[in-house]
Amino acid sequence: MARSAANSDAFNAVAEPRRREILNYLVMQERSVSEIVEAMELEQPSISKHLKVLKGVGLVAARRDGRQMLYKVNPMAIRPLHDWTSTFERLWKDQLLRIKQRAEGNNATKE
Amino acid sequence: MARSAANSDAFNAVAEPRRREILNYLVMQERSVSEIVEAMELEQPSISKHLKVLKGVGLVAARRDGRQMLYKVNPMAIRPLHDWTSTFERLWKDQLLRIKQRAEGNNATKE
DNA sequence: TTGACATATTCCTATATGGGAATATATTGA
DNA sequence: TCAATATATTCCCATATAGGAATATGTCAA
Repeated sequence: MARSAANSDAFNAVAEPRRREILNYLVMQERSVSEIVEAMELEQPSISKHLKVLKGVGLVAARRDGRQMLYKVNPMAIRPLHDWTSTFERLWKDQLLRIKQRAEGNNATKE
Repeated sequence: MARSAANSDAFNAVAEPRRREILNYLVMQERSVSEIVEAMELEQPSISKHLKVLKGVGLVAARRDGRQMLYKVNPMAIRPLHDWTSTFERLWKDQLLRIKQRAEGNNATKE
């Protein structure tokens, strides 16, 4: 079996670095395809293909404005990723706390 | 060019659903490979391969205990994912707020 | 040393890319 | 209708899987 398709879910879609770059760029505001092409060093067809994947999983929304297509982030689609990573938040906070406590202990007792 | 390797970074590693399942399972506590195999419906070699990828990007750590290998999550490695998704948090909160305000507006003015 | 248990690795194959090149489609203005 | 602009799609290929099967490696107990 091959890897799951990039357009199967948001996790797969954002695995591709260029697609994360596009999302980062769209955080600021809605942009046309040509603006995205200019901002990134990548051919227009590649950008369009990445946008198709992002749209396929709902990470961006598009609307036509004359000859242009304007894309914007759909932030809600990122929440599942955020929520999933948050389930580990307690763990890394505990880990940081232990590291800090150990450091303080070392200073005090020179153990 | 093909897709970037699964062991290139945490984003690619967690794109695979089975690997997320493994991480979810390891949130509770450290586990041996056979425990993971039992918990998931997947052959042992596949589990070992997934664990290798996860270890490769630092998402899990392993230690030997007799014949067993015990794996645990390294939560710090998930922080980059969390941080990246957090950059969109303001956006979806604004979006939720607008939705809420619109709903309230409708109730009040029946617009 | 040997047998058994626990994991890891190798080999194989179907599948899904991601980007470049070429081409198709959509929309506007004359 | 036609040319020009803006995007999208198709074709092609090198690459990287993910899982199954078979096998290798590591560790302990007798």
